[in-house]
Order: sequence, then C-alpha cells, then structure tokens
Amino acid sequence: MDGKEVLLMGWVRDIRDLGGIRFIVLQDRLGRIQITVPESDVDEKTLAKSGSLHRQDCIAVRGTVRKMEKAPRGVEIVPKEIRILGIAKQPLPLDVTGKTPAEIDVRLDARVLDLRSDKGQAIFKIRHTVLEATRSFLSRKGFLEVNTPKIIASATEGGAALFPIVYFEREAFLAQSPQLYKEELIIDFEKVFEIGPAYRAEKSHTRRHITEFISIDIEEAFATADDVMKVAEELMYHVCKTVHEKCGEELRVLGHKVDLPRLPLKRLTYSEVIEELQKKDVKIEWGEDIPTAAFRTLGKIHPYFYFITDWPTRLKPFYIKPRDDDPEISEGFDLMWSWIEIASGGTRVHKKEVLIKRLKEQGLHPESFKYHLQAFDYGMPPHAGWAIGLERLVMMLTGIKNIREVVLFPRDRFRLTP
RNA sequence: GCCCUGGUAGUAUAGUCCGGCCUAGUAUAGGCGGCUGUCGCCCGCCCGACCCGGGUUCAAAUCCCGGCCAGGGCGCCA
Repeated sequence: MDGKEVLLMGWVRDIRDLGGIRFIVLQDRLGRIQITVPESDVDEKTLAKSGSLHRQDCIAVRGTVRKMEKAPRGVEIVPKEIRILGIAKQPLPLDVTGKTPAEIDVRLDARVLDLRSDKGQAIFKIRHTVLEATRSFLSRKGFLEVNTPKIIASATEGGAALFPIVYFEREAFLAQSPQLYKEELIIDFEKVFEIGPAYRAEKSHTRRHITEFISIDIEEAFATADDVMKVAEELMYHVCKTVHEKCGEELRVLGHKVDLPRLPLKRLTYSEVIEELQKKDVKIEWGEDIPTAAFRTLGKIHPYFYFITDWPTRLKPFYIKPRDDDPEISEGFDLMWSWIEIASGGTRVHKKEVLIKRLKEQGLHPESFKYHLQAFDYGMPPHAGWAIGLERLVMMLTGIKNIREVVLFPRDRFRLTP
C-alpha cells in the first residue's frame, strides 16, 4: 500500500497540532487511521483546511499512504485534498474518546454522538452478533421467523400493564408479548420464532427495566418444557460461542470475558431454591414469589446460567400447564443468569376446556379470548415455548450494568426522547 | 405507588456536614498564540457554572420550606 493514493471518509476523532506537523485521527465504522499533515509537505490549501478541523467533523481525505513506523498502525496518510462534509458544533456535549466521563443521562441526551465511542461501537456490534447468531441457530433448527401485531385490541392477558393508544375512534394497546399469536401459529407452522418489540407500562425504575424491549420468542408444537429448555440452553451456548469467537476485539474494549456455559445447565426446582435460600436465612413460604433480594442471594450461589423449574402454578400465567400428577406445580421454568431472569417459558395448556378453567381461575374472562380460543378448535397440538429478553442477554455478554446502555434509544418511565 | 441520594462552566469534579477565608478551585473540552513525530503531546493566555422560587441571617453554593429535574433501590414485572 505504500505510496498508493486513497480516498477515506470518516469522522475526526482527535487532533494533535505540534506546529510544523499536525496529526488528525480519522475514525470510521471499521477503525482509525492517522492523517499526518507536515507543513513542508502539503499544499497551502490543504494545510489551511486541516487547521480548520474540529473533533467529530465529518471529512473526506484524498491522500497518499505512507509506511511509517512512528505512526500508530505503522502507516499514515499524507493528504492531498481535504473536504469537510459535515461540521460538528463546538464544544461537544460529551467527550467521545471517554477521557472525560459523562453521566448516562447526558450520554442518552446526545445519544448519536455517544454511540461513536469505542464502547458504544462494541456494544452494538455484539448486539448485532447475538441477533445474527440467534436467527441462524433457530432457522437451522427449523423454526420459521414470524411477525405478529404490536397493536392489539384488548388488555386481556392480565399481569403487566399495557400502554393504551388511540386507534382511530377506538382504544387499542401496545402488545406486551406475542404469546397468544405465537401459540396460535404453531397449528400452521409447528415451530415459530419472533424477534420483536414488547411494551410494558410498569413503573419500574431500575437498571434492568425499560418500557420497550426486544423479546426473542419461540413456540414449538409436539414439545414439552424439557424440549424447549434444551433449545434455550443450546442457543445460549451457541450465542456465547459466536460472540466469544467473533467479538474478541469488542470484548477487549469492554474489558469483559464471555465464558462458554457447560451443558446441560443446572436445573433447580422452585422447592430446591426455597431450601437453598432457607440455608442462607432467607425465608420464603412455598407458593410465595421470590423477591429481588432473595434472587440476589441466589445469584451468589449460582453465578452463571441455571434454570428454575416446577414453579407453583399460581405464580405462573394461565397458559402455563399444571403438572398432571400435581396441579399445584406447573411445567413453567425460568432461565436465570446469576440473579437476573433472562427467559421464562414452559409447557402450554393445549386443551381448550383446561385453558378456559385456568382463565377463570385467574379472574380473566374467556369471552375476551374468543379469537385465541378459536385456535384451539382446529387441532391444537401439545406445545411449549419461551421468551428471552434480548437486552438482558446482551448485558450479560457485554458486562454492561445498565440496560439502557445496550439499547440505541431506550425508553423508560421517564425517558421518551431522543 | 413507596424509599434513598443528588443537582456547581459543554463535560467531570472540589467546596455543602460545621454559613464569612469563594472575587467559587481543578481537570478536560472550546477560543487565541507558540512548538516538525504526536499517539491522554506539551507550554502560555482567554472564555465559561452554584437547577428554580420563597424563607432565616449582618452575611447563603452552604441552613430551612416548596417545586422541577436526574440517578438508584423496592414493589410491580404475561
């Protein structure tokens, strides 16, 4: 490449002006290169242009590649022409090089600039890799990718609060989950998956909650909880392995390591968890939900992936199947990572009369599930599935402690912009 | 919904407990000047801030009250 003329486009990351010589660090999506401007070796117009640049200006540089041991990558570009394509208003709201830190709130307000940082670039390359690995894994397993409506007619599912929206002259809601649709679709396609947004109008204010997140959902016909747990753990292994192999540089930037899980993952029953917590002086009555503090304790005992199975039926939604030998216990499970729940799923109820009974037990009205129940009239097979929170998985893979950092433009209780 | 913490230049911080020494310090960014091998370049000069409103006091960034905003936690989270 030495002596070759090249045309580069990118953003000015840093300028070091030594008087007779000026160094401009140019950054694009692939990396950085040093533009060296020696006073004695560059025409006047280009020299003047190089002197008028600011950090984060978008520029095009036509110049000559020069082999140079003293340059950061062993090569540098001596410009023949510099064109300013877009200027950056000074002073910038934050320091993209990360030398002067900025708080999360400041960073999110200037998100497009913030994302130019090494950390931002690394996080979203890893996120892309997770999505790519997930799609190829599930496709290879025979799952069909589907998209279900995010605008829904009624708030029938219970549980988490939905966001109401104005839909012409009616009220509608943003979907909190593709649960009902994906179950219906297995009577046509047997194995489906969806990667799409889910909305929760919860007033949670923590580092692991947002109101709009991406849910990775699967549903599989002729399958049980055990079958889909295998799919989940194999997917976790595949994703960790892919990120480990493809994102070495990104992980280095983040100072994070991804360990490959050993399969099969630990499977603890709800009762075993209660017992383990008892030993740590955390008392939970059988049938009670496990509070956050208890999960934190549990996460110390089990620092990586594990399943919690055999949850009390009353703690699970209506579509989770109670066990045939003990209806107090369900075939629902959660996939945990340390103290954080990253997935939940289970065998589903596939008999219409049982489903109607379960709906009533949970105080819901079967008549508002008319279209969902209709699917059970046309040969509903036994089935199972799960949903993984993409962002929580990405947090685990990047070591990022705040979920909003792994979302481009996060939405939470208080943030609706940018 | 509840609880805790905080709001000082573009950014990040010191000062707040215990009012006066604050004409508000420092770093970085920005502007100007100098410097031909930097890579967190260096050196000099300059610009730039006490969230808002009320109160206490001779005196408020500092204490009190209200508001707004933010961070975190709990609850909630099919």
